[in-house]
Amino acid sequence: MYKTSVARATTTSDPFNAIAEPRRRHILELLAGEERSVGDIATALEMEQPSVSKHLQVLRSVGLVTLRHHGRRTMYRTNPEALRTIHDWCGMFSQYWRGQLRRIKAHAEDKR
Amino acid sequence: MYKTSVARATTTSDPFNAIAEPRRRHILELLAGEERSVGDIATALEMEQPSVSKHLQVLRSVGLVTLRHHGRRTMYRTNPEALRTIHDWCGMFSQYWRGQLRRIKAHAEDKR
DNA sequence: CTTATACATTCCTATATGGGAATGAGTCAA
DNA sequence: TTGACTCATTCCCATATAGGAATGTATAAG
Repeated sequence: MYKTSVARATTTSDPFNAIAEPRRRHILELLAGEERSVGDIATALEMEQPSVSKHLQVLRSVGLVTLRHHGRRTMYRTNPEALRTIHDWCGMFSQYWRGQLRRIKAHAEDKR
Repeated sequence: MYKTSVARATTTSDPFNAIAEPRRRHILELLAGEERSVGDIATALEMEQPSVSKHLQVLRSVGLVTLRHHGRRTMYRTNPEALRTIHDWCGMFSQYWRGQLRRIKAHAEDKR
């Protein structure tokens, strides 16, 4: 007999989770600095349109992309500011990897 | 009638997915610059030991942490170098957010 | 008004996986 | 050897979610 479990936490409201999906990273890469329509993205990445729309919704819900309606088309662009959250978080560790590089370098020089 | 689906791709072999889980980020934060045992982590973060072990396995599988056996204990430490992958990926967009800041600043100055 | 275009949304299925509980495995002390 | 510790692993369940198919909705064109 097993008791109830809680399963994993809801995460689609967190940029870290949003970029965990490779497809979504591809979309962001494609959109980097260039506004594009949904159909454009689908064609460029060889994905089904509904799939693209759904990924864009996830990205939008965490603020990673913004949209603009233009006639029948919906133009998306990245909101790179939202990526700073993640960039800065990783940056927390940069002091350590820099320290590591120093140690590696020092070690290499000791051997000479 | 619905055809077979493929579900989401396996991701636990990708640092982006590894840090998508809040608990795993907490572990990494705790380990930042400080080696710790599994029990230590569990106590500090108020998690069950098996849960910590499993998260550590995920982090280890993508190279985000390394371990060292010391008697009965297993000491873990971060491998911050692995975070550079993510940091660099976000960095791809930094030119855009810097551009955005310039635009915002310019716009603010125009209004004065 | 009718039709085509461009997206968004919904329904369904299959899969990945986090947590809980129990158990296995290795190490140290007496 | 026995028992206590420290982790890792396994089994199970419940949930989140990606993809496929079909459908809904809004806009533009004829």
